[in-house]
Amino acid sequence: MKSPTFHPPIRRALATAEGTFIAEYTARGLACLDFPTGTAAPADGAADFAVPTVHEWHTLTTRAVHTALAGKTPTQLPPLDLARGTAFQQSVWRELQTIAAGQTRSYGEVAAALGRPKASRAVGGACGANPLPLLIPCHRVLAAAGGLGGFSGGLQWKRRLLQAEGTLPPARLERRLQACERSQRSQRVPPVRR
DNA sequence: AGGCGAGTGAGGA
DNA sequence: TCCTCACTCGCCT
Repeated sequence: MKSPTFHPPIRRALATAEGTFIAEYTARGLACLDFPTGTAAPADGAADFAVPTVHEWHTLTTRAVHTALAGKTPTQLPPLDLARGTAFQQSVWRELQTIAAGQTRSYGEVAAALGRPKASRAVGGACGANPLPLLIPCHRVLAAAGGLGGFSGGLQWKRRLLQAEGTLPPARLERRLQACERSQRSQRVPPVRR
């Protein structure tokens, strides 16, 4: 079902204290939410006003993002366009939305909840494909071994979001994360492993 | 206790 | 069909 046959997605900037997010809307609803990148945000701002619905959706999205950044669960969301995901990914994303703020689960637990106890890695893949971080709380999924796992928007975002929710990142996790970040930084060019 | 490797499920080229 | 991946678990050192 990849035949939009509609206008190209409408991109709009979403300013927060943490930076400017980019929200992308299709005829179905909010389809994508990008973290602030630091680089110039290529959001178009004028043409979209031709679609009043998008304006309403964007208002809801803006409110939801601010709520999420404050560590709370948004009470109201715009319609979400997740049609671009596969069936498995969508089931993962739906499962993620059931995780309350302040709670965390492991990739394995999410996989088990879907009836695929061994699909933890696949869950990670689905999280990585999550087009709506923050609203679909993939940051609440941690590795079972006591790690943070990964985060498409950058691990610093994952940590920040978890802290905002009061989800204690145990000292051990914190140390692990820092070591991880350090090694990632020093290993710009990863050696041939495996 | 920590490191390493194999197994595993799904998506993309 | 093969390769990659935001994982896990168990064995080895």
